Amino acid sequence: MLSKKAKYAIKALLALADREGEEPMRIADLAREEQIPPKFLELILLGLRNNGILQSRKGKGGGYRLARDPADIYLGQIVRMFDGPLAPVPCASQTAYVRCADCRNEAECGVRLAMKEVRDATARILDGTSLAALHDRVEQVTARRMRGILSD
Amino acid sequence: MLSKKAKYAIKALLALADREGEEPMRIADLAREEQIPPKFLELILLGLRNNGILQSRKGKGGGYRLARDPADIYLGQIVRMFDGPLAPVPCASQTAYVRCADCRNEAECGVRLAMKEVRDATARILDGTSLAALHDRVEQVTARRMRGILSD
DNA sequence: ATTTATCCCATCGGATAGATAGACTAGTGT
DNA sequence: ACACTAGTCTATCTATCCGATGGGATAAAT
Repeated sequence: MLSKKAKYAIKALLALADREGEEPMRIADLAREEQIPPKFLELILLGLRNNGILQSRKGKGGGYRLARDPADIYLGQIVRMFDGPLAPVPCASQTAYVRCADCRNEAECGVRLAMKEVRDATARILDGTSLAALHDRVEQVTARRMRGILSD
Repeated sequence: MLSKKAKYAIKALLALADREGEEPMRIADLAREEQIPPKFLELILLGLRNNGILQSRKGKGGGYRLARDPADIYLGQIVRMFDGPLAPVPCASQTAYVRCADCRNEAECGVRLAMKEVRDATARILDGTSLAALHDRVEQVTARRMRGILSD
């Protein structure tokens, strides 16, 4: 399960990617636009800032903006940051391997075998999808829908 | 994250697949062999039984055995049974779709787009791997290791 | 009838997720 | 310098769920 934190984080980042180059965005506005509890979002944005994903400015005209090129921000990093390793089971994790207490010989563990496949597939997707790429895909859907409406 | 329940279930099923055709296996023995808390395992096996995966017999000589061909038991079913839908987010689930409360237009949701990919990849693996297939893979690893030891 | 083993109820501690409050700090514009 | 604005930080709270256990009811075999 993706936590709400990770989910809100991605939503917020997509919104910020949409505003690249513009004025920084305030927590309150972002919260309203994305339907996220403001105080909760605050916590999330702070986390993203402390991990170098976001930049912040205090005082009037302040708010948050992306700290780097959205093409260099990958979903894998965001998800791991809030939800920990991608692997369904610690012993199948690449970035945070932990041995199972119950497990006679790991090499012959069927659970691990299967879950390693799941973790690899997940990592391939999330570490292969940048914020920019995802944003583009959303834009394409939007554009297609707009054309659909216009031709009605 | 895979729950302990699902993990233990798969381990137990693999052990039972290894004993196909033989006498039914008792909870206590299975628990000892797979290093699972007996009472907890009891709960899990009961669940598997109530879902038609296992057969049970009470009294002396009783225990559990597979209710169907391990080639017809898929990991996807087991995981869903204990941990719910595979999708990281309810709105990306195929078998248990639920709309997100916060979500203006679902078709343009980046989170959903990305998570649908993850769910599809996961489903492809788990619904594509039967207990028999997994058991075979484990056997192959074991055989390879045995040969390694013999040739030492 | 006694033994054996599953069935099924009820419960429990601890961890975690989601969320909120409030006081503090540091910028901005005037 | 001052007041305002908006992010920073810590603390706390509640509900839910996970992992696990205990104890009695039920059914099968001898």
